[in-house]
Amino acid sequence: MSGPSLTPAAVASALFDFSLRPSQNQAVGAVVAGRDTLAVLPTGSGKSAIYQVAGLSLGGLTLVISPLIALQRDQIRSIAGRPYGAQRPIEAELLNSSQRAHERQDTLTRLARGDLDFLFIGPEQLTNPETRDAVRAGARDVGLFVVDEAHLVSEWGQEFRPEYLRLVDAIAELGRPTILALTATASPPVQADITRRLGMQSPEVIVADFDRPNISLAMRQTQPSKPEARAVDDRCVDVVIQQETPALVYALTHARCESLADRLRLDDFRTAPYHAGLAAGARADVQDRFFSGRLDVVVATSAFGLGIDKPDIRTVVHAGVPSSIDDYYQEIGRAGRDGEPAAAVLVHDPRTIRIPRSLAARTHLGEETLHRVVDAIENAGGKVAVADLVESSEVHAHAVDRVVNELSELGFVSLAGSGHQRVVEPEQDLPRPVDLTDQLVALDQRRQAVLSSRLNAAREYAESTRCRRAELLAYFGESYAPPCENCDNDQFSKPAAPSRPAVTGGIPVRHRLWGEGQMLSRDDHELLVYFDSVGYKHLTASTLSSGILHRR
DNA sequence: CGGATTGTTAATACTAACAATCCGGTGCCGTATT
Repeated sequence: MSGPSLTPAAVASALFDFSLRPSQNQAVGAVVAGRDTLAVLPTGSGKSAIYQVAGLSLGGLTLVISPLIALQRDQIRSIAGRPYGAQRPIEAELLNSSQRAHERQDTLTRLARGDLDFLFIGPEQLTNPETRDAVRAGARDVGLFVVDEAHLVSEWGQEFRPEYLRLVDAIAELGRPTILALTATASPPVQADITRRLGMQSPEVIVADFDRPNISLAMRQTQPSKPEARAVDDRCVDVVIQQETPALVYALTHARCESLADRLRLDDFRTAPYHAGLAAGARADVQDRFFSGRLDVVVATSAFGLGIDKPDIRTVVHAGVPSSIDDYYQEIGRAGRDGEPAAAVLVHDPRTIRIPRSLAARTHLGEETLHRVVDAIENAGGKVAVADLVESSEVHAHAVDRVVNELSELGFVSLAGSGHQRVVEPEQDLPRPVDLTDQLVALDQRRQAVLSSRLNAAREYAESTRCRRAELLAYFGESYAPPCENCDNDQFSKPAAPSRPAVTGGIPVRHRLWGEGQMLSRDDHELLVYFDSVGYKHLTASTLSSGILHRR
């Protein structure tokens, strides 16, 4: 509801009894000035304050895309009904499938009337025609479109929750309000992916310092003579015994969560497993007990993540290398939120790599599938519904969706409508089916190459003998002068001059073979570069001097 | 499905080739049951 607009400073002082930090102010200022903004700020730095202040300053509806229903509820709780200044209380609602029909109807009515300041929804809601219409009806004044946990656009959009890739359509349909994307962790390539996939225009990108100096970093190897599962469990138990609790152990599979939790219980730790295979009630119970200090250790898959904000986690252990350094950094970042010393220990066994590898391989689209969908589009000879393509190609709906998304990404088709009524419209000068399929195959290969380079980077981190902090920060495009004196590899090294170079971000470069990329870090000997075509590559410094790699 | 791990066999004291076995994450939606 567009009341008299207040200045951001007035809104902030009315809402909070503290003033915003510089990075928060910078983000609010950019948004209020109408700039699309990506803010990469550590958890606990008050990302929600940014959209709250910016949204109320702009007036109108602030639409917040939030990935989990639990998260939406938390966000509502922190804001709804709060009075601010002389204004009426803040009106905030959510919409999702867990609501009763009348609750939902009530919210839709208020939404269409333009009574809401904030609406929290998952990306899938925007494919529901009813919801979409109601938002659009009230959208005369959508002031701000917020994407929370925006790294998921890049990470989950590809196939897990493809509606993240369709947010760009919803934004256009809503008359293109200012976009604010928020996340705690995004490396420069992921930042670029987010701004591109959301269709942000000359975005303001605000990136805070990634370093978390209070978290010590270490790797512990397993005993190769033992079978894999046994070797990993044994070493993890050692580590948990040595480190302080509360501790969070990340395992790669449900089975490992269960077996590790059993082992730790034998050592008298109050322990519970946590993964998506457990009933919702059991999961909530584990969370409650961990938060209230009645559990020492939770052994979880990546399901235990978003929305976990327990300040005093002293130790995060990884039972095997995860899919990427992005995931790893996100997960160890849950340690030591209170600023007190904390430890991140990676238990490494090369054999566990098969698990993230097999998960990455599953995203591969077979050539046969690509052929069939392309042929079905060709045979339709014009506009065709996705549902019809599923029928005529005899390919699984999920796979058809992905192929169609990729064709749209390559610019060969445009997509209209939403959900099951989505319609594919081929462009005028469509290449021959064979060439189309070739391009899809090439895109698929690029994606596989990038995924495997992400996994390799995580493995290289595990096996690195250099300062771990410098290695991690290099991956996020931040240069750091080692040693940090707070990682296992630095234990015996001598302190260097305390120089602390500024954040570098990614420098645009081009390689003779691999094309465009971003240089993330460089020292006298080595460069780390991310290429769109092949992912992460370590290069010797001479590639730069010889001209094989040059700045764009 | 695919690839690594683990077990079996054959020939003979330590290894190699081959076969059998194992195993995989994250949540929304909407509708049908009790």
